[in-house]
Amino acid sequence: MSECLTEEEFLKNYDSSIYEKLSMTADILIVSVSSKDTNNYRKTDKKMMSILLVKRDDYPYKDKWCLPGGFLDVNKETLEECARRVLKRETNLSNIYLEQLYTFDKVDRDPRMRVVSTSYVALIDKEKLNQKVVNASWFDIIKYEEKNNTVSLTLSNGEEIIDFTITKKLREKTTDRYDFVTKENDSIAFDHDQVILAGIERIRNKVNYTDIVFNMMPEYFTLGELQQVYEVILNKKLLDPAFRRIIAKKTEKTSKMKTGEGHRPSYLFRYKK
Amino acid sequence: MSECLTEEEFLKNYDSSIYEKLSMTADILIVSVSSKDTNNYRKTDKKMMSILLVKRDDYPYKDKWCLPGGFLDVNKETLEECARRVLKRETNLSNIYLEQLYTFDKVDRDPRMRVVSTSYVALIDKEKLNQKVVNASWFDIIKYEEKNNTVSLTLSNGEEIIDFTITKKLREKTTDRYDFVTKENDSIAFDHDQVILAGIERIRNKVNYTDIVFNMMPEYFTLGELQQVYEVILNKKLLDPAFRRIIAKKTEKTSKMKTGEGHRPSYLFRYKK
DNA sequence: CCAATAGTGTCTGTGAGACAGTATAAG
DNA sequence: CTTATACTGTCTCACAGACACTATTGG
Repeated sequence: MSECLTEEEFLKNYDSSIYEKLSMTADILIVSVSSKDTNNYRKTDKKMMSILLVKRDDYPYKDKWCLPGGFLDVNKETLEECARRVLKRETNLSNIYLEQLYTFDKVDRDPRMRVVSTSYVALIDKEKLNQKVVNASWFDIIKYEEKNNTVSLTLSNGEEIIDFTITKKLREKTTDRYDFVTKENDSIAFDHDQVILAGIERIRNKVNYTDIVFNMMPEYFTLGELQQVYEVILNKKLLDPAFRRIIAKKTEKTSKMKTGEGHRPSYLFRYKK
Repeated sequence: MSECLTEEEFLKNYDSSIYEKLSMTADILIVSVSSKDTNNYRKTDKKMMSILLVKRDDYPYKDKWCLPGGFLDVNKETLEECARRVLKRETNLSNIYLEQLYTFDKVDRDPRMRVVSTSYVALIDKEKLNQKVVNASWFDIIKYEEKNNTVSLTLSNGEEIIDFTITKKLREKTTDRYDFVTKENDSIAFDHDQVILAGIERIRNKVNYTDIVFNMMPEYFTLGELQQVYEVILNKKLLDPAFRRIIAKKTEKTSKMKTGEGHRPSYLFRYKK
């Protein structure tokens, strides 16, 4: 290219077709917390993380489940705007917590053509859903097990059960970074099983040093409920006094109470920035 | 699309041109630590973070500095492979710590056409450089100042000084996430000023709960040197006893010593996984 | 009364922050 | 002897982990 063009001339003559091109998608892991009734009037509902999956009705991966997503409109929108557009379409929600997760780009991840996908994590409070999701289904994470760097996940939407297993392969030169390698996966399309795992790990890592949980909580909640959400994200039991000490700074007690649960009522709290 | 095709037929007939396409690049923030001699035989060298920048010799952003990067070869490589190819070209190094940072995708970030860039952070030990970098220059971070969510950075390669200022705009719905907005930047091309800041923040956040520093250290080092690297990354002084307590688990003392520094010699240590 | 959760008091151990002190090389 | 860094001892304070205890509801 000539050195003596002005910038304006240069841009006018620029032929953008000299570089090979590809398509991009934004895929969203929409995460929420759901409750399952225990058949005991005294016991509180069991809480689980749940994610929204869409059933594919076309090749490739026909009839498999995948994350909601869409192709990037190259001339108009950013990937985040694309993700918000999909979020609006699937849940009719806007103004939602959304964070970029990771860009997945294996050459053959989509058999049609080269597609690079930037994934996002959205956190929502399911109670805010003002419509039934169309053509999609909420899956609860009913099992999450990790041993020897191998993670097994089991999801259920009440009718269907989905299982997959991913091995975390340690990277050279580090002691704390992994590549994901899918070991078993019959039901999830593309590499979305890996996106799901990456998203869960992201949430788990951030839950202790940020306030992201409150994006999954209603305005008023009991400390017991909040603790359950932490426990389900961290996949372990917490001790009451320790939890209350830590959370005290982030919450404020209201005068409202939650009653009728078959045991001592509890105060409702609210998020305090 | 017809429902009665087999998957094979579907893929054969698939016309990938129905989606608009774009180009992608991988840009790398190559980070290292450099030492500057103090004019005092007793005092130890001053350590600084330094990054590798390339001078653009074409439009757009002619004569401005930018991160090493390259267009993705759509048919062959992943973004990380692309990044490693660039890394090899610029530094002749392979087998380097490399981690995906963030995907930058503002619609007008490249005036030629829509280009989405996935950025990577590479950490290297400058002593391992076996060749002079071509067409590129190491810039030391000689000033890093943050107040009121505004970060000012000053870089220098010995001849040229680069300044830029970025405001971190708090996101709705969170207390801990920011969008970067460039306030002043005359010398860095594209949005690479924001990539640099995001990279530095990533390293700073990870340095306390991972072992990434050792990627920037030679095999043998004194605890004083190691502490200086932590201090320069965290941009604050650390207390000796506390630092040594924490680092003890990650290092092992060797019988070697570093002498001739005008003061008490120190043992050389080595990374212990 | 029972079962279940709500909520608090307090002991203990760990570990970071802080400061003071000793050790040892080069010039 | 001075200067600068190397390295250690120890006190304090904050805070997480652990356990025990009291409170209060619906049935």
